[in-house]
Amino acid sequence: MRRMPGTTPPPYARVKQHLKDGLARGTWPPGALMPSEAALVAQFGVSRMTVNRALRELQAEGLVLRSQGLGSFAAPLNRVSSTLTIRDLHEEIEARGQQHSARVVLLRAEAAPAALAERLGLAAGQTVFHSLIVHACNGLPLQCEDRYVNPACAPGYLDVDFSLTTPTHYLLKVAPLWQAQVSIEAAVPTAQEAKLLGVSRREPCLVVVRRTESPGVPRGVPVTLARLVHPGQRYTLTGQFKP
Amino acid sequence: MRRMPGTTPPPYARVKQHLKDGLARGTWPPGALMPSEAALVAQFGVSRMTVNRALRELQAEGLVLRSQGLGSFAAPLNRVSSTLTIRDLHEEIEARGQQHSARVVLLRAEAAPAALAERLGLAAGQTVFHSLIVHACNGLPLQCEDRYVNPACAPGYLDVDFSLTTPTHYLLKVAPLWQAQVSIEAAVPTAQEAKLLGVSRREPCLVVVRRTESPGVPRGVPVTLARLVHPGQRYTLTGQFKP
DNA sequence: CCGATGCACTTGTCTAGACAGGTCTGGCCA
DNA sequence: TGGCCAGACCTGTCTAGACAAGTGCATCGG
Repeated sequence: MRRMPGTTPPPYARVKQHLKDGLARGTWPPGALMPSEAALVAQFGVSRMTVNRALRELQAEGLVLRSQGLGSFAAPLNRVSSTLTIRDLHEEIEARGQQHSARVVLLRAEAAPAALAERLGLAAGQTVFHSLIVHACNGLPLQCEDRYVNPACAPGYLDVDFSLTTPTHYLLKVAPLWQAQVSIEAAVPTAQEAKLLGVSRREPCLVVVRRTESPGVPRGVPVTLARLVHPGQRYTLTGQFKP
Repeated sequence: MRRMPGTTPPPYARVKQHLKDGLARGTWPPGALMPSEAALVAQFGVSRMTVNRALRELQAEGLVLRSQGLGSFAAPLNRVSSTLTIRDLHEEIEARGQQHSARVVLLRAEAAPAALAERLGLAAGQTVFHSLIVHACNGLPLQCEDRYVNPACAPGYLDVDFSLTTPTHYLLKVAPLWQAQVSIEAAVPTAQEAKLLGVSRREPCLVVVRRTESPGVPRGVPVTLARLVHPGQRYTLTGQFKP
């Protein structure tokens, strides 16, 4: 098993790469039956666990479908999908070595109007925490973050200095993230948002709505509801997809 | 190893769940050292391979960082990210049991203007294939797909009936997908797009630009360049994130 | 005092064999 | 002919032990 650094990859990786290559080259078109573990064991002269690991990882990556008693199949419909990662704006800016700044426009407790209370799983009129923060990169406003927080989940929310940390970070520390839903749409900003971002009311904006649930609260009840508005001309979400 | 259906999960899954629970509960705060494989072997009375699989999968899911000689650590909370899957519109509509229809507005070979030629890795003035298709769901236009294709990669592109299949599907069959880049922004449609989609020129739209590379062409040279325009009020991208 | 060395502990990987249980096929028997 | 059953073949999972190699600490020798 001795391997010089940077020369031979470990056996399971060689098997995996061999299968990956075949899939990319069309040796096994989508839906086709691929070699069985036993066949690969014979072909590569390794043990079954090694081959199994290669196949299991390919399955986890969505390239292969396996089913007991039948065999392994090349995944059909080569996944006409891309995955896009939405990162925290603060991180994204810092990662590029730029200057992130946040202006806290509003941070207070409010009585929740009926519609909002329902979405947060509270009774109408109960208090919710509300923050409105404008994030800027090198002084240029990039995001308007309008957020409602369930006070039961983050009692100290109002005392945090959000020019130093972001609500996302704080909430993650307080309530371990369990599940989040995201939706993205294009819309025009509200009058207030337009003003805060310094754009025209007609400027198309990317609106990301994020709804986060946590194990501390009942299923389906979000910890926080955030509306992130980005000026369309200044901000673009990007993603990559590799087979 | 006998297990009644739906009762006891396999050992590796029990170990994995135990660690996952601890991470969610804060037993090992971000960055903390987690139990070693040997410790888990002793605790659960299973073999090391079993524990190793649990930890390896947690690492693949980004919940755990492992390093040889040091140990396994709870992942720092960096992952403030959601993944979003962008599916083919045709699939998405059919999956919901609705009616997909496509109108081919344009399908022809053109001489590439300099800017486009460069982005496709061709010489200025070389022919490219150009298609413009409006996709509708139950008769309502949802997407305007403006696409340029490198003719070398898909010689038969002009002969395909795109009211029956989508360019994405056809291209995937012809050239196995290797890598794709996606960007999403908000913008107003062009005059033509507005007309085709039946919306106002001021309607904010979600614009997805997808750039696909394939092994058949040199690295960095795309097979196809697509601009997908969705009316903001009618179409929303959604995604989920689970730890 | 300082550097080198060895040891303990950790993860990374592989092996050979085993049993469980799903799926399909062909042959046997009524 | 029709139904049933035994194998063949597949993946799913586990075991016990092994060697490799990275890390950090304690100890020993100069």
